[in-house]
Amino acid sequence: MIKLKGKIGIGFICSTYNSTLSTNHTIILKNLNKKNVIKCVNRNLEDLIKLLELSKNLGCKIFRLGSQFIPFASHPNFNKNWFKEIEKIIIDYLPEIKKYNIRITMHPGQYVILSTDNKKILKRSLTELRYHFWVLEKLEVDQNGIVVIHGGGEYGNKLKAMKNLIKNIENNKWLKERLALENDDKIYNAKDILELCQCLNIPFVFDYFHHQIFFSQINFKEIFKTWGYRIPEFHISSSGGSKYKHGDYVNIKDFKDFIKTFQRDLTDNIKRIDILLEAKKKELAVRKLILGLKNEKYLLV
DNA sequence: GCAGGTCAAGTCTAC
DNA sequence: GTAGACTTGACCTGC
Repeated sequence: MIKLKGKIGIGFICSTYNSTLSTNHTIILKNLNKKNVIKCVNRNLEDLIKLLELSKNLGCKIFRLGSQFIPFASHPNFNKNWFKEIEKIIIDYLPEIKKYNIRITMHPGQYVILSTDNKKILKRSLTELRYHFWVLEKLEVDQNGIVVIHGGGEYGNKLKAMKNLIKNIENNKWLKERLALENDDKIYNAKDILELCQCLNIPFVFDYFHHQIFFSQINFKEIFKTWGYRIPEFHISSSGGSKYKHGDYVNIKDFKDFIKTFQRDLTDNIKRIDILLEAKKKELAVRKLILGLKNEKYLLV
């Protein structure tokens, strides 16, 4: 049995539970102008520093940056020249951000779809992804800074949709620098996503909660292989009442069960695995999990 | 200051 | 044919 000592890094997503700190401060479309965007970016950066500080104090190793970090960055009404000014602002904050040495990743919303054969939807999705890549590049995040999306729609023919997804990624090879795919709870299960990731040679972000809802037979050794030299990122949440809803916290039992599902497939060359808690109570969920694991604290990095 | 209404986008399901 | 869920709150308006 391979020991897990110091292998698991955890983290929370986007904001604090009560949103006093958030990397998702935004505006509504009709207020889209340079002044408002710059104001939002500054606010998001200021809060990002505080969220990294909080993460560090909790012992977290990973943080998900909000997708609205630059509001409407991929919208046609967004003036591309604004990026120059935003870049300057990011550079000002950069030394402080890098100081924490916390892995930063991103997860664009449900409207980013690469399985489509609709040119307009594809174009919009690629623009949105390009913006996410731009942010991570400007934050000087290394290749562990992935951008994870779901498989998208199936349009009544899943095989055709999967082929579309492969074609659209192969036609835009720049995506392979950071793009990762995640299993969902209704359309693309872990087996589907593993096949896609193997075919495309991109990482597979395994979501334990979705896997419980939409189960399929998978081999974790193969999932780890898709990560190559990168640190794997996995997601966990517990049920929050109804079937698909994320809970406030992550149950200790769910966390331990998750570890058990992949523990025997770990190899010595995997030095760390990051697990993002997709729990509504964010940092409180992290704290509760750490407390719950205190007798097995050796698990966490 | 606060409560309630509204908010870019796509897909799928239920009615 | 269309409203609502999904997600995930956060912003804005009107009082």
